[in-house]
Amino acid sequence: MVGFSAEHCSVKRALDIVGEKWTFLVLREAFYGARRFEQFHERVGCARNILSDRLATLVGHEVLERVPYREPGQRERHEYRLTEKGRDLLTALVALMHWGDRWEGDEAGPTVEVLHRACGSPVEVVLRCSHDHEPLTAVDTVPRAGRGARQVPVSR
Amino acid sequence: MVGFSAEHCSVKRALDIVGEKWTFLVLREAFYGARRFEQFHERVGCARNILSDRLATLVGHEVLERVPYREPGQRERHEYRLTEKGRDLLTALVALMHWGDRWEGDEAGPTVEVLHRACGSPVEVVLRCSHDHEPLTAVDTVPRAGRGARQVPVSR
DNA sequence: GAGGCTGGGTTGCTATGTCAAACCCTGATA
DNA sequence: TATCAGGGTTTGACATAGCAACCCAGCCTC
Repeated sequence: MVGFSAEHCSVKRALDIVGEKWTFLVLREAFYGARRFEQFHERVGCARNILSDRLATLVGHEVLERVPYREPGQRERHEYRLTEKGRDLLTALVALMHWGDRWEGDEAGPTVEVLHRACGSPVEVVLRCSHDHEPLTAVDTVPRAGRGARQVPVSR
Repeated sequence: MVGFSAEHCSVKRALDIVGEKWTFLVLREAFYGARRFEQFHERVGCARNILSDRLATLVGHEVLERVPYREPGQRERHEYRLTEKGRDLLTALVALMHWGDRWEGDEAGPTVEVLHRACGSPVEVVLRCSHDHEPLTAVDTVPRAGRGARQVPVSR
């Protein structure tokens, strides 16, 4: 049997950026509106040095950008804002959140819901076929080596 | 201003299970068809003790199940299969994969594509409004505290 | 102009997690 | 009886995380 090496696949590349401990929680807070170091620190609850490191990594990969701002009577400071690349992670974040709600949820219900800004209805994440646009589950799908894959022999 | 504490939100709970280093790569291989310890070890590329630990954690949280099997002329062994709860993570996995493809992709193209088993078209993940089912992006959404949230004062 | 406050970090020490390689255990086969 | 393969566990060196204490620049007050 010939399978494919997924050694350096996009999942790995994505995780190299957002797969470290705390990073996803930092992003969650960014989506919820946090912008300043102290806000992230309070809400994420990780050590300051770790937060500092994670913010720098995210800025380095252009998931966040460091924007200077100045409040009246204050010196110039910086805040962290999601870039387009960062905002594009919302799909993955909500997918994870909904999985958590469904399988590890509190009886009290979800702590946060993500709503459509225009109409207030909850947002959902669906896996669907790009052809007929029908919603799918895992058993309806099959992986295939893509153009960038290297073929490798796989036992059995 | 009053915000909400997301301290123990579903994202955190989900990450407590699948947020450790290597775990998502183990799941990726499970979706691609790996079932046995050696297969995971070869394809994921992490140390054996770490793999052992991650598989045990996933089995403990019922994301994978450990199923005995016996090949002719072999002694009984165990394999790891995705449960319903595990298969339900495909949405998050594909969301992450597509993000990786889009923003960190190889010029050669994606290494793996996930297809609709029935028709062979690529699978996509979309964020959409549960009311009108229109596809959304981050700017179309807004988070709201859910029933399980605790209200906390938030500066600014 | 000395001192204090605040946001935004950095330093240093300890605790925990990761890596790689070696080792072990269990049935099946020779 | 020895050997082999799958499926792990143990060991010891190294890297990362956690926590508390500290720093530092600019602004404000006295």
